[in-house]
Amino acid sequence: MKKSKAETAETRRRIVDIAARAFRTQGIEATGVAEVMAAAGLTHGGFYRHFGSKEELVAEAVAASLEQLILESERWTELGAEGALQHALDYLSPESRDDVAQTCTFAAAGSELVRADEKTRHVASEAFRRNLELLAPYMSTPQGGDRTAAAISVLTNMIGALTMSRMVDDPALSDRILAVTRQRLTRSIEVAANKRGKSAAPAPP
Amino acid sequence: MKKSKAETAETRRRIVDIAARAFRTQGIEATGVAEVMAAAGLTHGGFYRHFGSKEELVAEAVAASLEQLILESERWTELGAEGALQHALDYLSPESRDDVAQTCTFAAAGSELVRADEKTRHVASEAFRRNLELLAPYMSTPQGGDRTAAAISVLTNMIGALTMSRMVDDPALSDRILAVTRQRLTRSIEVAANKRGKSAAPAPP
DNA sequence: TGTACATCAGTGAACGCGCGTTCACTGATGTAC
DNA sequence: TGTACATCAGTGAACGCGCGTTCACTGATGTAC
Repeated sequence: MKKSKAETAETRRRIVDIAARAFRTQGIEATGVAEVMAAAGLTHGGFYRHFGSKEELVAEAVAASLEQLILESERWTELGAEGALQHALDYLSPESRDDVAQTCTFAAAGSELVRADEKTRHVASEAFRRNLELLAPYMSTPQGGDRTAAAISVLTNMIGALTMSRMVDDPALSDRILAVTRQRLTRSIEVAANKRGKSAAPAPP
Repeated sequence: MKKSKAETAETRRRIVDIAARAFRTQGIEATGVAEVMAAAGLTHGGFYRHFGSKEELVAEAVAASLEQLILESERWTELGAEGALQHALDYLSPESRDDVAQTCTFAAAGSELVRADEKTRHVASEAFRRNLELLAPYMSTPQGGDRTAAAISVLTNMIGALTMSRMVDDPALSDRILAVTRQRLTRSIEVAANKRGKSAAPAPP
């Protein structure tokens, strides 16, 4: 039952996508190879025609997950500061909190990524750095202020807040965590256009 | 080989302590009952004389972990704003980052706690709330500002920053994440004494 | 205070189960002529 | 363009292993008299 090259590539992509979702929803450790393959409509034996090990799938799924996050960020930041702000506000919406499957792997699997293998951690690091670069130009800082530092502060806050809003069992406290963080974002992202010359902000379309 | 009540209680305490450390270091899923018992110098069979299930141990270990965190916070905040700030700065030190066994369960097991059972999540929620209460009085806010909101922002930022500083594989970026967050803390915690009447700050000893 | 007995903390073997991984096999695909 | 054959994606059974949990047993502790 050999499959065509196109089919093989498509199957591999499907496995990675399903794994990425499952890792965010159930955690990396808690998701089995057989489970992912079954969800892709395959038996588990075929897994090793596509990947050398589960760790290899983890690295690839985390990479795909985070690449998608970056693509989204890019799409929004092309719209300028308003886009960047809107994207960040969406990230911290109750809908985003409740839709673990769809959202940020840093928040959904943060403490597991800390213990992930070298390659996965490298992929995560570079994705984080890329997100910093995308966000930095829109940060509101005093003259001469360090926009990258401000972006680090905002991004780590977003990730921590989303994680805690999901952990907490009191819906009111959970909503409050998100609302407070959205408020801080609104103060941190410079929407009033071009008060200072921006170093690296792409022009709006 | 029945043991005295004192010995039994001491053994139980030892199991919980060892489990709490292991959960932070290796993760909750990745830590086995047999492993914890062996580390306590016991065989795994005896586990069920102390706990009904692994989940019960998880709830208790997370509770103990977070209770210790609160006790430490209380000890520091008794020293006033300077103490609160120092405690927070320690939390974000490179030493704290590198000593996963010793430190905050929110950061070490955050994404696993999101998926933990009802009881564990409740314990985590209450511990988070208690930490907010301890920190809020020392927050620097504009007149009439919401100190609890400020505390939410600072705490979620600390947890997110510690997690990301551990995930990232570039030591320079990791250090920078911590440094930036320490800087933000220094701005957020009101050390200059009693500029405004504080609502709930305990008097320094 | 001393004796007899029930309790129960801890042992160590065993349970079923699902994990990641391997492997002989199948048969459509891609390639060489 | 048609034929012959090597490739390899996917199947399904099997592997060893460690997981959480159970259980019959042991013997010191705590209790009742």
